[in-house]
Amino acid sequence: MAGRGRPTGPTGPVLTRGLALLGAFGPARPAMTLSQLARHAGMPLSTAHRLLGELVEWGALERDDTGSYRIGLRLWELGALAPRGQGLRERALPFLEDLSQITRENVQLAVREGTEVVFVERIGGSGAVPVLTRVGGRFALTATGVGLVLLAHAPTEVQEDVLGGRIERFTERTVTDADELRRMLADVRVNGFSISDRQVTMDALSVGAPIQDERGQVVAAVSLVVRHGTASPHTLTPLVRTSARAITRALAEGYRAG
Amino acid sequence: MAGRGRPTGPTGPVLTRGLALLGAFGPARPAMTLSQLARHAGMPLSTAHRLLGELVEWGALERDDTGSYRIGLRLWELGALAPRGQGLRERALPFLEDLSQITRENVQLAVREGTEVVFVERIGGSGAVPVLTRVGGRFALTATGVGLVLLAHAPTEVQEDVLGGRIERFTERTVTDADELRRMLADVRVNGFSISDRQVTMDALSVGAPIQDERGQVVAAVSLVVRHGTASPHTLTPLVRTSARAITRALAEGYRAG
DNA sequence: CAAACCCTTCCATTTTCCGGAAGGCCTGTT
DNA sequence: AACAGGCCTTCCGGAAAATGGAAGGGTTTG
Repeated sequence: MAGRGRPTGPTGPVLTRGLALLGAFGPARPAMTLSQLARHAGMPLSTAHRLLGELVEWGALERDDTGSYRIGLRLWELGALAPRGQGLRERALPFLEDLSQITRENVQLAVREGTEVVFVERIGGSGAVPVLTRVGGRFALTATGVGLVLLAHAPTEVQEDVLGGRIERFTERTVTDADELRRMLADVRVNGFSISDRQVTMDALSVGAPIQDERGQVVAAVSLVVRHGTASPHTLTPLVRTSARAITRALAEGYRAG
Repeated sequence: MAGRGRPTGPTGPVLTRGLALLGAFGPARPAMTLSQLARHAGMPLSTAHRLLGELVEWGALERDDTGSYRIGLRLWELGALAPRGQGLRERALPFLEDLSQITRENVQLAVREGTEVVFVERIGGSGAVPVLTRVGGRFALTATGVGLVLLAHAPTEVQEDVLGGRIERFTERTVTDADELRRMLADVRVNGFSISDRQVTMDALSVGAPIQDERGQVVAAVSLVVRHGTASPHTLTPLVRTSARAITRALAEGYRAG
């Protein structure tokens, strides 16, 4: 019995380590074995084993018949309570469907988390231009239509954080100059909509508009993504703005009701 | 400085206490203040404060502008990875919509967790009979159509656990006799469908059928809920069974595809 | 302006956590 | 049939992280 009771190095808060195990899951890895989880979360097998036991006990994770761990129902139930996730999605969905029906183009709904866009819903027109994004996916704030809207209305601190850092380039037309972006963001605030012309892929153009809460704060953004050259932004802008305002109104209803 | 360094009583695993904070959230309480959370999770304010800080840091929770805590986007993203939650829901949805279109009745999709049914999707016919259930909601295994299917194919241990315990009564027709339930479950296994006739409410009848995984294990159940007296179970049964088999097939496709 | 909330921070004690090692169970190989 | 390699599970004494009353600051209420 030499292995027991030896000095242990500093580790960190347990709760954080437990969350690190949850964070190892992702679209690419929806199920993992103990060893995989321990590796991804960067902790010894025995530690991971103990913490996973607690997570399973509570229902955050489940084990399938092969012993692999996967996300449990309890976490799904909890996730459905996220106001900026499922809540927003449910309220906005009818309007997004209308917009999709009318235009036959891609419709996107997104919120900002930190310095990233998180896509909450995406409706793809059948013949519409393919887009890079996925529901639950994240993207840079500086390139997409929704991103520009959300960045334009983000706290100054966040804006400077994004503009001061490295600005990712996706195409030859991606705007990576901080001052030019600053001008674009000012335009977005003045005009009430954003345009991302071939900044993400060379065949796509997107038009975004802000969704506000009952206090006028911008909490989300909608966008239409069309093939570059097929439609003038001028015809799209009113549609997107109208949709955004309708959703804003629907959210306000929700606040009053409950 | 008398308050510091006093003996602390036994508490329990930190991770479990952190999860208890998450567990305090629910449909009835989607947002809470620090004090509310501490009360519901049964821990001192300062302890709750520290743990909540870690949860917010990681993105499991967010604070709104009033300082209240609510479920964060990160948890929504994670929840969407639950194979038995969002995964099942997405694959089954087209079939459920077909069933709903054809019958104009309530369609339900559910899985078992422990000794309860968890509803994963519910499509309500516009003029259909009102049902007690909610997506994400839980219910006894012994009363509903889906519940009877899931219980009939649950491990013996679970069945005995349920039948040996107190069996909840909802109406005068709720079956609460363990032996009668055992006979009903045997019928469900032989026939491949279940019937719950006015066992939940006096105006509803539901017909359930099992959904299997690629290995033949029953992993979920579908049901139609109709107003009692409006339709004969005999006409509903083939519809529900066909739908269940179609979903079973769709799941198998998914397994093969990856 | 005091009382009643709420939230946040502090830190000495003690509780929980830590994780290498050992052992069990498979599957595939020699 | 013995072995090697892969998983998972359990053990427990020392060490690090967790604990929670009290104190202090902020805001709303009467």
